Amino acid sequence: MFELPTTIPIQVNSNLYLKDPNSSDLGVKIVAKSIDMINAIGYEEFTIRKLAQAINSTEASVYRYFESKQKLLLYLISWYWSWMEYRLVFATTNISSAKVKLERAICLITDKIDVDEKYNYINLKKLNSIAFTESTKSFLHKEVDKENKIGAYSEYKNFVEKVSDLVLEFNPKYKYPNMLISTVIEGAHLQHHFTDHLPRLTNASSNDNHIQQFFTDLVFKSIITTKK
Amino acid sequence: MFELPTTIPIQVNSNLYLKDPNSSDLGVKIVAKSIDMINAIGYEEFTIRKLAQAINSTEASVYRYFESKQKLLLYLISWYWSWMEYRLVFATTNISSAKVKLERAICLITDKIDVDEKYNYINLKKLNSIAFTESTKSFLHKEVDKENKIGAYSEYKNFVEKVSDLVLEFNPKYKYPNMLISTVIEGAHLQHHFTDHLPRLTNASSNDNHIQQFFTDLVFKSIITTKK
DNA sequence: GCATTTATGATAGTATTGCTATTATATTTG
DNA sequence: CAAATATAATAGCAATACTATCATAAATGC
Repeated sequence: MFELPTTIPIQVNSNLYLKDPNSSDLGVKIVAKSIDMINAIGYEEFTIRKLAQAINSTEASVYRYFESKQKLLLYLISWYWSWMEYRLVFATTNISSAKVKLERAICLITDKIDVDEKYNYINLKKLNSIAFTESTKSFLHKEVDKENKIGAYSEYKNFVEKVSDLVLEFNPKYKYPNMLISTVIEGAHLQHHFTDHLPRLTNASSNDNHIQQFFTDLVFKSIITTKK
Repeated sequence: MFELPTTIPIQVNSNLYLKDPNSSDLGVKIVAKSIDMINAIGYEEFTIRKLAQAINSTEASVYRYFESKQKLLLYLISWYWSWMEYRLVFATTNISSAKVKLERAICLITDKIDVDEKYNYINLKKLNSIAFTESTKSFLHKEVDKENKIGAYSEYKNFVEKVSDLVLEFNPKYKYPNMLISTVIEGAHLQHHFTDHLPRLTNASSNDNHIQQFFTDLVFKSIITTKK
């Protein structure tokens, strides 16, 4: 894969934290360990108390960085999309073909990370896994409008917008670029989950790359210009 | 829409309840009121205590019907898919064209119910709304395998299978019918949510039927046989 | 019509959760 | 070396999911 220069920081909307976790050891531990734990036990079972114990700190200290468990999740997901946007730029610069750029974007979206790489202290494989299974929980609830107002989903929306632009570059007349890309993103996440747990809902297995093939096929067949 | 004979019961896997809610007044009240409440305040804010108070009963009594809040949700979602399968049969019987059958199935999947109709005591509009926003919560957690074992998702899988069969009837060589249909189902749910709350992720608005059009277009372009 | 089963209500309780408040103690900074 | 800041320690609160116990009402069988 790509070697990202780890000096360039991934930006996350500052409304999602009370105190920047990058600014201290404790902040770093909170983020790193929460990724470990959410990945291991899932968002529902994950608690701030368990997190605090795991890093030899206290609940009160964690709450000085993140005002709620939900905000911590939003922070992680936002970080993920910010990083994905970064990867997208790397995967598409200096490439002229709109088709190739879009193909690469779809791979980025649909492939699970299977190497245990890190970006600074962030375990990317685990964060990727969290994004796949927990990200819908960041917007499928009654607080979505309130959180949207403070910009909690901007990184996600920016990413969708950028890939949608690639769709329009390929076919400027296609009517539903954003729907298509958000469908591919959320669909790919779910298909991975189904492959692991509800295989009757898929036609993929964990040792092929049918999910990537399916969505690539889906996108290009949808946006290709056909003469009538 | 169709007039369904309300005498034919919708079957739900009996592992999802301790005591059949159809067998008593209290059971009926539990199910009817939980649909009202989950629709109104969302699954997270919904509690068994609030439900019990709303129907002038007690928590302990509710727990005699459903062993957990999660099982109650699974019951509602299963009921929904059982009902959807029923609607699918009605929408496709006596129709010979595979294309028309599939078109009708996609409408069934992608359209939100906007008439306040009931099936016995079940408010279908509200249940439909719950299925759209809460159903991923029934399988996106660490207990999914355990619940799958007791058949919690059979109605969902059966429905997907039936629509996938229509895909294969249209094009027997298409490789990913189940992935396509589960993607359309979950994708349509999300697109409706995005339309209402995160419109930058869509190209639809609440007063058009772009979601239906988008997914119909997506499906047929994906499965159409083209000569090379 | 009476005994017995069954369904519900009333009440209480447990462990855990998300989150807050207060105070003490380190550590950094000026 | 004083003052500001960050963290830990401890306690607590209201709410949650869920359980246990017992009393009472209603339905059922004979």
